[in-house]
Amino acid sequence: MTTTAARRDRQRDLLIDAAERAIAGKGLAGLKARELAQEIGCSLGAIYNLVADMDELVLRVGSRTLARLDAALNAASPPVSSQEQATEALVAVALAYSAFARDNLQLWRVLFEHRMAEGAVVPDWAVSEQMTMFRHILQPLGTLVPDRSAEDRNLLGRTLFSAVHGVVAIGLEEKLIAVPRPELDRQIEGLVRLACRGLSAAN
Amino acid sequence: MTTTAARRDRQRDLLIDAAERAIAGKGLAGLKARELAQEIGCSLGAIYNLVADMDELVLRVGSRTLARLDAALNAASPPVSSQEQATEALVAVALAYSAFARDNLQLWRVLFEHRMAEGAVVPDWAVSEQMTMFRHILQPLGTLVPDRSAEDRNLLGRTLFSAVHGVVAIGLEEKLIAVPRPELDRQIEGLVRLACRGLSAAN
DNA sequence: CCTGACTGTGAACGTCGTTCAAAATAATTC
DNA sequence: GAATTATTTTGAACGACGTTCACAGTCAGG
Repeated sequence: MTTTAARRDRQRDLLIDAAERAIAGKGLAGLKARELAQEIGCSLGAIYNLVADMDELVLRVGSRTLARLDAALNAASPPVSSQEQATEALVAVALAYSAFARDNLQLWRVLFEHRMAEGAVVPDWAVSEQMTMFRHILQPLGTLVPDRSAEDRNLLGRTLFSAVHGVVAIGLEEKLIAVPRPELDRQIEGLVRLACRGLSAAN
Repeated sequence: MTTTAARRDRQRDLLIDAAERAIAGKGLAGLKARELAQEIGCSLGAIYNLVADMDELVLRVGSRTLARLDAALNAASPPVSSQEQATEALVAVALAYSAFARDNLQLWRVLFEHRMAEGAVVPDWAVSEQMTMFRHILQPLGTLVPDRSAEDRNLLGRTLFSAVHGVVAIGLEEKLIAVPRPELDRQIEGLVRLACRGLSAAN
């Protein structure tokens, strides 16, 4: 015997599945309420029993993407104990980030280019999820520059992430000339190594 | 006596003016064909005599934004002749980029987050305009690392730009906690100085 | 089997970009 | 300057979109 609540939860998952596929295949603009309804076999209006609006659906897909990204970065970053290992870990995380973005281009883009509807506010859970991403950077950074304050390291981690993110984002932007993957990876590795060398050389 | 062609050109400029104001004030999503028509005092359909579609209008606004950005970067980067001056120039350009992005937030965002309609291709003039931005980086880079190949310097310039762009983009993203301006500027300056130091120390 | 509270339905609403037949205007020709 | 042809302007109409809602259907508890 399945309660109606459980049924609804299961259909909500189906809905998010369908939305994920739609975005991955056709981008954020390819997400249509009517298509989703048809795909999961319910009426158009029933979607709004599973989800408040399309914004929530996009946020939920984003949540899944973040979880998978977190797993990918986790798999790429072993625990570190020396400065050399810290640098290698940061390089590995950066390259894993790049690989994930390339392999999940449309879903990854949604994380950054989606804007909430006029005046709507991003729910707390969505904001806090974003923070977990920095963990993979802050941990190696702790052994790379252990003498810096936690606040300094937070800012450093944020800057390092942003810099790598920028290289990936513009490298994968087809509006400019596309950069071949090995070239992109070399640039990322160079950037991270440069930063690590500069940071560990006490200054 | 005004020819009809000249009249049309003048109204096209009015249209782009109105579109620019709309985007600057309400973002890309606030750009409505009907509002523009009312603002420049013509019928809805007449817009399509001035512009093929909304995509072209957005591209034309982007073209203006790029021109103003180019001017802002120009004003910030004096000619350089020594390595120290090159570093200072790159820092100045990066900070000018950040300031421009902050002062023209919505217009600047459109440069990167706008996606053409399904299958439509970005016209050549729009692509080539993007390239001019790198000039302000490549020139100082030439005196900073004169021994590198032109191709190397192109890639370096692209990476440096992308890294700074990433820091600005994420720093100005209100989806995460906003970074106060002085903090952001310090991070950018630190990043650029770090890169310049690493680059000039022959490696 | 009845009743009251949910749940699914799809037509309808408002808004969007875009089109197009018709009306208005400009240009050309005699 | 009148007549004719070409061009431009117009705004209603179209199709697609997210969202809503009165109604119909379904299901739990008595």
